[in-house]
Amino acid sequence: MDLRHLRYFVAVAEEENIGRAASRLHISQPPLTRQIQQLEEELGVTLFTRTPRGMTLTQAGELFLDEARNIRALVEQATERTQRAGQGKLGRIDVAIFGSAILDAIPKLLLAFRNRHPDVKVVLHTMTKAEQIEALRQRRISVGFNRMLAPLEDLETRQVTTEKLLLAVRADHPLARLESIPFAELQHHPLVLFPTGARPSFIDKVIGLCSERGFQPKISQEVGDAVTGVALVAGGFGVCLVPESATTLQFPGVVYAPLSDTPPNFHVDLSCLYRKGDASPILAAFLQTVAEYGKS
Amino acid sequence: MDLRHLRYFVAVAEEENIGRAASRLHISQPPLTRQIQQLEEELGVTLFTRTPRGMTLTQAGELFLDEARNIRALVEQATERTQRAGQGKLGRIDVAIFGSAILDAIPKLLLAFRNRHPDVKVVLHTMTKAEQIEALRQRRISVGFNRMLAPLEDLETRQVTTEKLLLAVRADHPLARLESIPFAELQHHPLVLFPTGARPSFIDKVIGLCSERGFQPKISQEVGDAVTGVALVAGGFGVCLVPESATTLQFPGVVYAPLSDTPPNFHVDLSCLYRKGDASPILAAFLQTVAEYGKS
DNA sequence: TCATTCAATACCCACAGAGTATGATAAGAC
DNA sequence: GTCTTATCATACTCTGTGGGTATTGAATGA
Repeated sequence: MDLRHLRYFVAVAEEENIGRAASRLHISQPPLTRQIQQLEEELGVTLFTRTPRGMTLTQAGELFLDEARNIRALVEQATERTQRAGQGKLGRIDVAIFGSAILDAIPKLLLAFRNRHPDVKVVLHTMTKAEQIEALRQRRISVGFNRMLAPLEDLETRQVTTEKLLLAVRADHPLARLESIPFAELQHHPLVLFPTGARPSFIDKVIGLCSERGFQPKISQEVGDAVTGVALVAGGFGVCLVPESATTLQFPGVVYAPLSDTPPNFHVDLSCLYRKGDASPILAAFLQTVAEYGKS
Repeated sequence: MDLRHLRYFVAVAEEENIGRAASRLHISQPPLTRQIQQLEEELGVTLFTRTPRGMTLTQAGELFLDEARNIRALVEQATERTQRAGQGKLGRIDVAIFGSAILDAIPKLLLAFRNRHPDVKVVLHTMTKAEQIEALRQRRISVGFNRMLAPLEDLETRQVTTEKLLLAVRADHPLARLESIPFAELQHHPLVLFPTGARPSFIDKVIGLCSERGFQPKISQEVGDAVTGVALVAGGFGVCLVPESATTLQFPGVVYAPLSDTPPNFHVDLSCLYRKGDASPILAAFLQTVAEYGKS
C-alpha cells in the first residue's frame, strides 16, 4: 500500500465516480480502477459497491476513508513541521552563558531570537569557559558565550559586541570626585579582579593593560564574577575594572567612572563559540540573529 | 513521498548505517542511498549528517522520525481495523423488530451475536412489517424480523424459528379446566386477535386455520400486539391464540393451554428479511448467527 | 602507508503505473 | 421495445522508476 493508493481512494470516495475522480487526479480512468482494485485486494476488503451509477462506499470503506484522511493529514503535518525544523524555525537550541554575560547583550539577543523564531526553545546553561568548550565538544550545547576566547582547533568564534571598560569605585573614595580617572591612577589603588578560573580571562586583560603602561597592579582580591567584584568594591576592597554592561548592576555606594589617558585596545569583547562545521539550521538562524545584533 | 520512503527512513534512522539498514530491508545499499536522498530533496531538509562512521539524525530528522513512526503505526491500525470491518467484526448493523418478537428468539439471538462480534454495534428499531420493508429499501436498516412474510421481488427471507400455538384463557374460564383444548372449541368462544395493520399477518393465519376446519371464528377484538391481547384475555374479552414464546409473558389470572386435534401446520414462523444482493459482511455474519441459532 | 569501512555514483534491467482503445452492463429516453 | 448514454472493467502497450551490480571517494585507524 502506498500514499498514492490513499490519495486515489479518497478521491474516488468523495466523487463516488471513478471517471470524475480520475480527471480530478489528472490521470485516466483505467489506471484508477486498477489502483482501487489493488487496494481492495491488498486489504482483502471490498471498499466500494459498484453500481451502474457509480461507486458507493461500503461500511468498511467508510471507516477506511476516515483513516485515510487522518493519515494524509498526518503526512502533510509531518512534512510541514519537518520543513520548519529544517529551516531552523522549530526545535531547540542549548546555549551556554557565563555569570555576568546575562547583564546586557545576551537578554536582548535572546529576545530578538525568540521574536523571530517563537517555536524554537532556547535552553540556557550557565557554564564557565572550560565547561562550555567541553559541552560543545560533547554536543550538549550548540553555542556558548564568553570573553577572551583563544582560537581553537575544532571550534569557531564570532564576536558579538565590544565594550569599553569603566572603573567601579566607592562613592566616598577620593577617585570618585574626579570627572574622569587617569589610567595611571590604577597603580596606586588595590584592584579587585574577576573571574577566577579558566585562563585566559578578563583578569589577564586587565593585567595586560597595566603592563602596557609599565606597572603591575596591586591585586586586592580575585572573585568569581562581576557581581561579587562590585560588592567587594562597596565593601572597601579597592577598585574594579568592569565592562560597561556591568553598570546595569546598580549597587548602593558604588559609582562607575570613565577613565582617561587609557592604553590602546581599552575594551573587551563578547564572543560566541560553536562547533566548526555544525550544519544545524537552528544554529545558523541563531548566528544570523547574533550577526544582525552585532551590527546594530 | 511514499510509505516506502518512511519505511526506509525509519530503518536507516534506527540502524544509523545505510548498509545495515539495506540488508534489514532486504535490498542493496545504493537504492537505499538514493531513496533517502530523494526524501531529503523532496522535503528540502537534511535529515542525516553523514559521517565516515554512518548516518546520524539531524534535529529535523529526529522530529521526522517521530512523525514517520506515527504515520506507519496509523497505517497499520487503519488496515487492521478496515480488515476487521470487512470481516463483519467491526461496525454497526441496524435491525428492525416488531412488538412481541422481543419475547423469546430475538434477545437470545442478539446475545449470541454480541458475544461473537463484540465490536459490532447492533441498533434496534421497532417497526411494523410495512415499515420494515420500506426501511430496508431505503437502506435505513439491514435486516428485519417478522412473521408471515410473503415473497418479495427485492427482499430475501430466511426462517429463524417455528413455534406451535397455545391458547391464552382466563384461569376461571371453563376451558381452563381441560387438560388440552380441542381445536374445534374455538368456534364457540370469542377470539382476541393481533396484530392490526399490514396483511398478511398472524390474524390471517388464525382465520386460515379455522376455515380449514370449516368454521369462522367469532372475532371479539383486534389489538396491536400479543401483550395487549393477553391483557384483554385477562379482562374477559375471550381467548387468544399466541405463539409459544409469548408464554414468557406471565399475566395474573391468565393461563396458556395446549390444544389437541389441531389442523395441519399448526405453528407460526419467525423469519428475517434482508435485501437481495446485500454484500455487507456484517449482515453475512449476522445471518450466520441466525442460521446457527435456528439449528439449535 | 595501507587496509578497512563507510556513503555516493554510474550504469543496467525489469516491473509497475499510466495511457489508448474497447468491452460489458444497466439505466433512461423516445 | 429499442437505442443511447452513462458507468466500471479489461486488454494491450509504453515509459519511468525502483532495484541490482560494480565501482569510486573519503575518512579512520592499525
